This record gives sequence, structure tokens and C-alpha cells, in this order.
Amino acid sequence: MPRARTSPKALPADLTPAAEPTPDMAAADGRLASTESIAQDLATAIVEKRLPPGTWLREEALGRVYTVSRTKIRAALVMLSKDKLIEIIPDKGAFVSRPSVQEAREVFSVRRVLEAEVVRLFIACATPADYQMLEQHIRFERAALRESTTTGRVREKLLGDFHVVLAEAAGNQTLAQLVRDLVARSSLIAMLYDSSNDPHCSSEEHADFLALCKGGNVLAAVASMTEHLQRIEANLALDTGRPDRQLDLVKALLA
Amino acid sequence: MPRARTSPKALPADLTPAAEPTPDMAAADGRLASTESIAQDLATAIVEKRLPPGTWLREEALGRVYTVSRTKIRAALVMLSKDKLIEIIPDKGAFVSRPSVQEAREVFSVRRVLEAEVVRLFIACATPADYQMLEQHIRFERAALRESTTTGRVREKLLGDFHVVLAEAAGNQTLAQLVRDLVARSSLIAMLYDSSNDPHCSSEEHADFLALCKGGNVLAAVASMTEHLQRIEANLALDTGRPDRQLDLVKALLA
DNA sequence: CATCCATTTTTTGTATACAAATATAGGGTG
DNA sequence: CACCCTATATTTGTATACAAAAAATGGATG
Repeated sequence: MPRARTSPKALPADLTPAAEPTPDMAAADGRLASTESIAQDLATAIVEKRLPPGTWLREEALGRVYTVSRTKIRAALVMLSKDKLIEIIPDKGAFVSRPSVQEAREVFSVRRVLEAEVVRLFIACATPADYQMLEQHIRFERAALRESTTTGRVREKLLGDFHVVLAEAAGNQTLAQLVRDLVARSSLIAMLYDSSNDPHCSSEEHADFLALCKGGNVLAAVASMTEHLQRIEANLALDTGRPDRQLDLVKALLA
Repeated sequence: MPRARTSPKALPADLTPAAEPTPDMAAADGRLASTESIAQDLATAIVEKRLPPGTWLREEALGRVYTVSRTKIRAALVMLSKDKLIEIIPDKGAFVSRPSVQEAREVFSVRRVLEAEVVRLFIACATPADYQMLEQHIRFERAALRESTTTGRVREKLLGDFHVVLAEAAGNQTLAQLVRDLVARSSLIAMLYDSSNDPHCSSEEHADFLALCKGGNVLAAVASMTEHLQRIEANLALDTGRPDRQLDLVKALLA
């Protein structure tokens, strides 16, 4: 069955360490997923924590999920490994990344620098529409936090997205892309090292920050963002020196 | 001929727009190149300007050069496209990137922010050995500039490498990786927009900068680096609004 | 019962086959 | 001569076949 250039679709199955991924369930419509859409879909699943760190991504299983051959899956996996969301171990397979403590610190260190610049650019170029959009986003965050129907993972996704949406509004696509990647990696870090069960971003802090932007107080807004990120990092159990116990077990089974 | 997991080798052939790449010339030793080494090798060729922007990278031709099948070449190309060194156009092929003026500005904007942080970290953690290494690097730069045997491309490579080596010495690998990628993209940008024939980095500025670092003057060193990058960007003909004429012709032939 | 080794199974790595898309060439027609 | 249409040749996109590595299985042995 060769060729068919079309659009996205399909959530990946749960695909837990040992378990087979629930087959079919995808390709509900006739379209075949493109390599990019598969990579995007897997990335979303990782960020939403449906595919936790250490999960083994078997190529054939993924192929069945997306009803494509391993060829395309492989290309998608290469992309994800470039994004550091997965790690490809030769002759072993692809595994959802397990960022080290050092990597976690580094990611947040870079985020502070990059997002400080995002703030400066955003304040300099933001339109009323941008502010409206971000305020709307914060309302979504709050609604998601109240609603019991929305799962924790979706909430966290939304909260992380604030940073991405902000970066995209700052008018530097290159910068925005880097922030996107680092925010995605931050989800993985949060999953490994977040001791408290609170979401790592607070929508209150986002609101306070946005108010400072609106007031045009660049220095205060930058400081607010920097401290926001510092708090998120501080809330992680990075000083313990290793990932939490239960997930370490998973690693032991797979690595 | 399946399987053979070994190490690098081989410069890619000249592979100019229309021309076939000179075959053989690679795999002089028996080893087969890994996907990563192929990607790395192509990246080097691009940065050293042996594969100028717009160059069409035909898969089968590359396969002959590295004596591997298209499968591996394809994986390498996906990696390079993630690094933004090439652009893969569906059903058309892979082409060495032609960064837009906007992208050029964005890359330098991000570099300023990132490398300012590199400077701060470097001064905070640099050992005497680090300083020795960088001073040695500057001597290499100067030697390369004097030697008529070293080609212009190698000189430029060395000069760009100063920023990479510095970033690697700053103790944040995540940051260093980003700088590496942006420096590589900068080579492409320089090739497209550099009007003067001078190398875009000057080894004198590198030396002055390093002296400031050694003196522990963080603010001055950061300013020096920032201004250095600003000068590089200012020397580019970005205000013309489009790539220079001759290379545009190449694009016209290939796009 | 644990341990080691041979055998089988599973999974990844790579080449190859073939389909579809695109570019190229040819040849007729206004 | 320019233009368009068709036939051919290249080149990319994807599936598949098969080799090699790794993991799992199953005895035999201490």
C-alpha cells in the first residue's frame, strides 16, 4: 500500500512498558498520518504524560496504531529524538526520555534566559489582541482547574502552553521554537521530579505576570517571569539526586 | 548487504546543483558510516560551504558517496532538517537551507541572549585550562588567517568555532547544543548575506573579549560579546531584503 | 533452587522493490 | 516560434524482506 499524502489523526494507545498498544483505535478515518503528524501526536502524548518517561516505543506496535509501516514510524522517532523527547538506544529501541537532574537544571536555566527575552519582545510588540488571547488562555486554565472532567494532564498541558503562546506572540519564531522544545522537555522533567501534586505552573502567577506586561513595566515583568520559572524549578525535587522511586523501577525493567 | 555498525569517514563530494557527486571517493576504508556520522559530515560540509545554500542533496547520489542505501541517507537528512541546515520539500527533495532575512535576524537575536549567558557562566566556572584552550584556539585562528594554504572556508569554520568552544566550556550542555546549532545556521546566513569578503568573526575581537573575561569583568565581557555579535550582524547585507543575486540564480535553477 | 548454555522468538537495522509524483523530452498544432 | 499535450525518465515516498542483535525460553546440570 504505497503513497497517500494526507493529514493527522489518532491518539496513540496507552502502550505501557510491557503491554502491547491497543491496536486499531487509530486511522478511524481513511487517511494515513504523515511523519510529522505522527511525531507531533507522539510528542503530545508524551507531554500529556500518557507516555511516561521510560516507556518503550516499539516500532511495529506504533506502526499498527497509525496503520503505517515502520519506515514512517522510524522517521518520526528520529525527529522526536532530536527534540530530546525520546532516546534511541541502538539495537534496543526508542524510549521516552528520562532527563537527568543536570539536564533538568540546564533546561530551566536556558528557559529563564530565553523567556526573559520573550517577555521583553512581547511587551515591545504585543497588540491588544495578544493580551486578549492570553487572558482568554488564563481563563481556560482556571476553568480546567475547576472542572473535574478535565484530567490533570490536560490541565498541565494548558499551563505549560501559556509559555508557548506567549513566546509565539513575541514575534521571533526561532525563539518561539526553542521555547516550545524546552517547555515540552519541562513536562518530562516535571513528571520525573515533581514531588508535590500541584501543577508546576500556577495560573495566578500567569495572571500577575500578564498584568505587569500590560502596565508596560518591562523590568518587573521580566523579573516576574524569571522568578516564576525559578519557583517551578525550586518545587522540583532535584536535590535528591535521582528520579523518584517508582519510575526508577520502570527504568530498571526497560533499560 | 545488511548490518555493519561502525564509525565515520568520508567527505561528501562536491555535489553541485546540477552535477553528479563524484562517486567512490568515500568508504576508502571498509567501514560503513553511521547515520549520525553521515549527518555530521554533511553538516560540516554545509558549514564549510562546500555545499552552498540551495544545493540539492539527491538521496541516491549521497548513498553512493557514503556507500549506504537511501534508508540511512534519509535518516541523516531528517536530522539535518531538524537542525534547519537543510529543508526537505515533499516530493522534491532536500536542499541546503536558504535562511530568510527574518530568520537571520532572529538567529542573531537569540544568539545574543544565549551567548550573553554563556559568557556569564564561563566567567563563573572557567579554569585556567579553559583559558589556555581558548587562547590556543585564537592562535589557531591567527595562524589560519596568515597561512595561504588554509582555505577561506576553514578559516571561517575556526572563527565560528570559538563561540562553540566557549559555550562548551560554560558548563551547560543544553545551552552549548543550542549555540552549536545557531552558529552552524549563522554560517549559512553569512554565506547568503555577507557582502564583504572579510570573515564575519574577527580573531582580534575574540582576543579582546577573552581578556575581559580573564579580568573577571562580567558586565564588560557580556557587552563585548553582545557587541561582537551585533557587529557581525550589522556587517551582513540584511537590509537589502533578499539573498544576493548570484545565489538567487542557483535557487531559480533548483527551486 | 539457582545457574549456565543452546535454541527460539522478538525486535531493531538496512537494503531493496515498487508506486506515485515530478521533471524532462519530444512532437504536434496554432 | 511559442504553446500545450503526451510519453519517458528521474527521483522521492513507503512498504516489505531479510540479516543481525537482543531478549526470552527451556532444559540440563551443579
